[in-house]
Amino acid sequence: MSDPVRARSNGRRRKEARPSELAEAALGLFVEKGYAATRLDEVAARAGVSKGTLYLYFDSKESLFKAVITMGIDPVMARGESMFEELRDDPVALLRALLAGWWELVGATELAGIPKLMIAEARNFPELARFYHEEVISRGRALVAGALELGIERGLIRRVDVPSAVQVLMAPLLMLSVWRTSFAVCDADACRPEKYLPTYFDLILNGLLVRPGAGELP
Amino acid sequence: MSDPVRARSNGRRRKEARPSELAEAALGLFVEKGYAATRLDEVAARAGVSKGTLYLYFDSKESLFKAVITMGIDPVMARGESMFEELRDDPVALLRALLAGWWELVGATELAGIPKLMIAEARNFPELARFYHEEVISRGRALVAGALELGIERGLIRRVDVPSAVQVLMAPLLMLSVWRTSFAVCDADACRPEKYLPTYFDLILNGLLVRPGAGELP
DNA sequence: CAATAATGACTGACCAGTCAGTTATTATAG
DNA sequence: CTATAATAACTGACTGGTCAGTCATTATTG
Repeated sequence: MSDPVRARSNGRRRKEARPSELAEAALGLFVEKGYAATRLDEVAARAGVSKGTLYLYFDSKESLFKAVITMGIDPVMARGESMFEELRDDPVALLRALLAGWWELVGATELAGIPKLMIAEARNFPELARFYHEEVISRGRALVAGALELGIERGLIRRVDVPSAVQVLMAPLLMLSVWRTSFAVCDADACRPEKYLPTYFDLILNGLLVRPGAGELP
Repeated sequence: MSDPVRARSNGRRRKEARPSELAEAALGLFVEKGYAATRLDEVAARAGVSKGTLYLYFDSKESLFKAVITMGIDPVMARGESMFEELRDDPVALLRALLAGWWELVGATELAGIPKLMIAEARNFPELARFYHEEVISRGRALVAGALELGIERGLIRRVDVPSAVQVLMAPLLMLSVWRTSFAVCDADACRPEKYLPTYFDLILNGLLVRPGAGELP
């Protein structure tokens, strides 16, 4: 086949670009309206093609959905894993970098809709949920857990229960990205990361960092 | 009319009980499959009646949805507001009581599905989202914010940005209840409140309680 | 003029909402 | 205490619209 990587950007034939254009359009609509309520005609229209074209690149609505979820996972994971190696001698900075990096690479991008979408549809697509759990959630948690464990080893972080602490730590970030894709319209104030993130890091770190007179509950 | 409040419990005619039975069945299915993917035939079947009966009590699928969301709000709010009055002289205990109370009254009950449902459908039902935001979210936040402010006034809680701290504090609880209604099957470990909640309170409080040598980030 | 890309009218299944009819309960009459 | 009428609760077959998925046709390109 003659050079398939040409992608003339303004010509009509854009075989190479179509799948990701369609997946991006689908992500937006799935996040906005939900999987079941999204019309494939609308997805195609948003991507500037007809429904027939969509079926040239995806077998079914379900396979489009799977592509939407799968897309963009690898670069994020790779970035996290490289951070881990770079910062393993400063576990607290590593932890901050992982959480802030998640926000930059996911929370602040188009990908932020994926958590909401996956949460909404996990029970309708159990196999996909299992895939996502193994390839994204578990791997992400392992990174944060690793940072906590390094910090605990070196006496920088208090001896917390690591698995549940990881969840507690991720929850505010996930929730913020979920919120921005749902209640943003009637609750714009709640969706200001520049206000939320510093408070988040402050609360989280001052609970995690080992300090002399850490008190118990009254 | 002769006594309409009789409600023979096992006879076939149960006019009084039907709406809540239907709403409960609908909540379960909406949370499980999503609003759009839920069939009214299925809701009716789960409530042990036919679809025709459902339409005796609700005008439309949408009004059923609204009833599902509205149901059970008032008792929860009332409980929160009474807690506030009872415990206003011990703000830290008040904060714990509000958060733990939310878990007991919402997180650990059928109502736990409502956050997920509202998040998934907020953009499809903007008026309902606004209602929910005003009547539930804002009022709930006001309670937690009040507890924080009392604690700050009395020097028991650090001077954090209250609005964003409230969100950060609620996020792990909301996330846990959302998780239990979505990824529970493939991630049962993550859904153990007996493990998660103590870690949550530990992390949260040790970040909030004023302590002598509270350090800044490195 | 191939070969490949794209189209949009079409179809068959599905489902929200309706309504004429059925069954149970209560009231009234004989 | 039947028999009959009146009412209230409920049913499920039906309809009209919607939408995922198909395919014969048209457009574009080399």
